[in-house]
Amino acid sequence: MTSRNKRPLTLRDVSEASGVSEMTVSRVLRNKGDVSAATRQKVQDAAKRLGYVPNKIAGALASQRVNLVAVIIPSLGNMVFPEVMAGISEVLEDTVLQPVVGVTDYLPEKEEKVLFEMLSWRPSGVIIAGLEHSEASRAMLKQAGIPVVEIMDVDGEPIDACVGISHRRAGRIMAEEIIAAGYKRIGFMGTKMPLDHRARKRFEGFTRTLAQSGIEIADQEFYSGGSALAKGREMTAKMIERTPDLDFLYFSNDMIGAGGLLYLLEKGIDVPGKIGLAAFNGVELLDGLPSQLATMDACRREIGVKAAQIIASYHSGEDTQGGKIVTLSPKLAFGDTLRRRG
Amino acid sequence: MTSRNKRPLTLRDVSEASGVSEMTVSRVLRNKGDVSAATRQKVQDAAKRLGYVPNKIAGALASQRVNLVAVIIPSLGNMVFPEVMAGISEVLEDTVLQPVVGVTDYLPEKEEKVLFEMLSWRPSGVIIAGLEHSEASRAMLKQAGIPVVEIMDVDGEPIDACVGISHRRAGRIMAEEIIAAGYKRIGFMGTKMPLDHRARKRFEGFTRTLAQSGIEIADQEFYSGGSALAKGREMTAKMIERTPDLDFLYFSNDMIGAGGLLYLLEKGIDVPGKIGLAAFNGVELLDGLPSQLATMDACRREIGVKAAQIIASYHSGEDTQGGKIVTLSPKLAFGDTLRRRG
DNA sequence: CTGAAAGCGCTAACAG
DNA sequence: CTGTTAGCGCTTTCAG
Repeated sequence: MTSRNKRPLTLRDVSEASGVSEMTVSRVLRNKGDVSAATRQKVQDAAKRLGYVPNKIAGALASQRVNLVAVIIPSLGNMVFPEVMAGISEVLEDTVLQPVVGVTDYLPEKEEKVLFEMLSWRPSGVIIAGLEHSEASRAMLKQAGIPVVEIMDVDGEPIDACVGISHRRAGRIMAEEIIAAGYKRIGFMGTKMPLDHRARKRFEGFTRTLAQSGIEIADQEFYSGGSALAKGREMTAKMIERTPDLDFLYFSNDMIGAGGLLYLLEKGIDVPGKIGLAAFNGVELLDGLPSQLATMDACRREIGVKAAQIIASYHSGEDTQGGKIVTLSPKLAFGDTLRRRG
Repeated sequence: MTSRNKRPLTLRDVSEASGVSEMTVSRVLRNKGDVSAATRQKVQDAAKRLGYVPNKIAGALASQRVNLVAVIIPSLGNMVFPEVMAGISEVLEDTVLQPVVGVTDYLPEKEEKVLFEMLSWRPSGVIIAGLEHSEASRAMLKQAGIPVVEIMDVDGEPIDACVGISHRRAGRIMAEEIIAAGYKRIGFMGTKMPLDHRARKRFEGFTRTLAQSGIEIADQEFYSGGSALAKGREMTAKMIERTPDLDFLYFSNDMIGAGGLLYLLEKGIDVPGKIGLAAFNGVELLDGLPSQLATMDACRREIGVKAAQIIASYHSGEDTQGGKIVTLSPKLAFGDTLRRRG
């Protein structure tokens, strides 16, 4: 086994091993300033031979520069945030910046704790999901003196910059299409997550728009935990038994929507003839289903890209003003489960 | 917007604001050493009022202690690593340690880079997926002087500690069951991923065992990119057309397996009568499918838990020896798609 | 219980 | 091109 408990090597060790001053060693290792090819070689050899790994802690303290970007998200479990992460990584890979992820589990207290921990490492920027944060969290973010990009949602007051979609509008658009297609008896299924503000806003936009056409949600059901696919299946079964005259089901996420779709298909129920379906998110998974679920793309990757670009451009000295708000437009995919308007 | 470009507060600011020495402020903020209730209060008030966030960089440099655990995994995209992460977080949450994730995309060069970056922050431990690493990576890990736990796999030579399952054995067990159930014409589908060593080992264990019974893979197909569910569907369609006498399909992961299952069900093909199916991983998703795919659980959460426990117990002073190897046993679930032996 | 001094390992800013 | 001198903001250690 490896011997735990060894003193890590320092610049000084490399300096002694190569017979070059610490300062010059530092220059070589950072590719900073002019160093003769000969010394450069000596230093690199020594560093490699010893297996020297620079101490970023000391470096960061001395230079007052930390090339880390804090990314704070509610969960890694549902495929939406990994896609945002992919967008972030993609753009940060071309810079010196590195993302560091913190997970909040949709808990404000945990968000506060994670944020505090991350800020105490003095990152160069923060990308954080949502616009709803505790007072303490907002205060920390304001105090931090670094660019802050709130992502996913634009319905609210950003602290600094903001990239996302309007979930209220997403809910509204979906409702409009459903109404336009002539559906009238609509059931809703979603998560039992009072703290998922984006799901809540979609629901609000949805119900409000229905109400304007005099339609009210005919039935609804909420779940928590477990396999979303299985839950979608169960909830759908329960709901169409309880309220047999439903002609449309709106799901708050694609996974439960897929479960519902599979169930209806299995029962031989005519979709979208007898009953229409729609969900939200546009997860890639859906491509493999027997029929295409209507859904709305939340622009996840793009959100990650834009957010990272804001941080990167600030870091590189451009865009010193901040406060930018980027509103993306989710795209509606009718798929096979939502009739076109008319 | 928030004013970017502010000097962050220091201990000294809190010290001045509270009229207490820096040292005592530090003691209060870390809950270390005895401080009178009165001064404690003064300090806490000042810190809160100013919105002071301690600088961990300086703290870590001074104390030579960093409560970070580097977790290095190939990808966040397939649900297996988020589950490992959940296990890790669960146990680290009861300690002062914090996980920090790095993603390698199954690329050895990227692994090397990520590892170097993370080690340069001098973490208290490393949890890294797989037993295959570049020479440079192995050297760094050995030099680091901290506990290293390689996870997921136990077929190989660990650097230090190791927690996982034997993928060769997993492949063998599956092959044995398939043979015992009387299947003879077996097709294989998997990822086109020469660098996914665990998938490769399962395949090796699988084919080797079949060979011992004089059976050879009758057809095989590999994919990369795209929606795994859709790919499973496509590959299955293609394969049963190309090799119509297949009586079993073994998929290297559950997502493509689910795609295959949905396809066969849709075509009205008798599963497992005419054709049996099995996959690998036991993702929760499968619960919602119309019929249960035979699969093998990779003990992901448990792997995360055990790995984190090893790091934590070393950090807290117990278990100073290292080199522990924990072999977990994957559980076979027959589901509805694999006949029992006999 | 509280404070003063001395670094942690590195880099900015100057000198040569 | 190379070296020297001061810290970065905190904690350790040792005195009160």
